[in-house]
Amino acid sequence: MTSLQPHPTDQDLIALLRARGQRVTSQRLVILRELRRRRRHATAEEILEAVRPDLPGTSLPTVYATLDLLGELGLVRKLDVGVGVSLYDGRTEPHQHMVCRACGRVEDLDAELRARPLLRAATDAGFVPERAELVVHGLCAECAGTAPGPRAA
Amino acid sequence: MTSLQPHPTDQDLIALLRARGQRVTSQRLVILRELRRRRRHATAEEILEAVRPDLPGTSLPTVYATLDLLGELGLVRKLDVGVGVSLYDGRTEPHQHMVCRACGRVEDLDAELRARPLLRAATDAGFVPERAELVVHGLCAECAGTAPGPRAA
DNA sequence: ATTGGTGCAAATCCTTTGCAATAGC
DNA sequence: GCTATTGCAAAGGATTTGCACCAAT
Repeated sequence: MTSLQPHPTDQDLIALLRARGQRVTSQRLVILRELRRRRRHATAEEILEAVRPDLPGTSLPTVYATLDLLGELGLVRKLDVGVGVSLYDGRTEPHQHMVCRACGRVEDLDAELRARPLLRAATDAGFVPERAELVVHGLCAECAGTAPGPRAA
Repeated sequence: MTSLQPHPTDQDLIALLRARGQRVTSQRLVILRELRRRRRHATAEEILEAVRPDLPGTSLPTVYATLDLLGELGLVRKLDVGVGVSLYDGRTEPHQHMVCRACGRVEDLDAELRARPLLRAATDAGFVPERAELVVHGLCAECAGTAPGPRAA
């Protein structure tokens, strides 16, 4: 079972790349830093915009390739929740997601997922599980008009 | 919380459509029957191929529109598991899915998902949950070389 | 010096949209 | 007859691919 490093450092990335005989490039370092800096998942396009100042001339294909590589290294989680874009999540603590069917917003859901029985069932079927992801579909507070806080009354 | 009808009949669909003031078309009936007939999720394209004999001249946009409508009616579940295509699942009993990262295969996972705490957490955040979906990522038996049965030794 | 990575442009693929024709009601 | 649905063609948008150049080892 691949586990994500908590808050991976540049050195972590460098070590992982060296171990695979791959090169340490500024694109890889800067994109990892950007993921670390963010508290939220982001699209490849958003990552590109964010790193543009540090990496002028960087292209979307490179961002995709890099995110894909970081995914293999366990430094980022790719999310496909049915909103038409892939999201890349640098938050490494275990957490799940909620997707609003009205506005497409994707929010973090911090609650313990008891996946043990599911993983067990997968294993029994010959499947080798690496990670379990749960998505709650529904309406976000805003779209449902149940926004908590100020206007909760 | 929207719940899926178990093995919906033509009459179920007709009633649901009438209730919404929508028309009963052969495309809608035939596509629902095809979903009922299948035991597995399928792509829009696969559904189109399957219904072609009964509905010559049917087009992909119609299949998408119909699957979308059936989804709203709770007669089919749309799955987005990151394999690049949407899958439509007519299996209405609660079940989850396993996705092989090597070959992209999507298999059913029949094990109880204890989503109560997650849904509770979502509600606490003001979110109105409608359904929870869990996906186990990993390697299928074939790709991992752990195929059970005959060659399990 | 090698060759893996990158940037650019173009291709690919799934899904949606616009609009005239058709079929439910 | 009225208008939602359909079929067709075309558009849209995310991601991938091919290839020449560049930079990490």
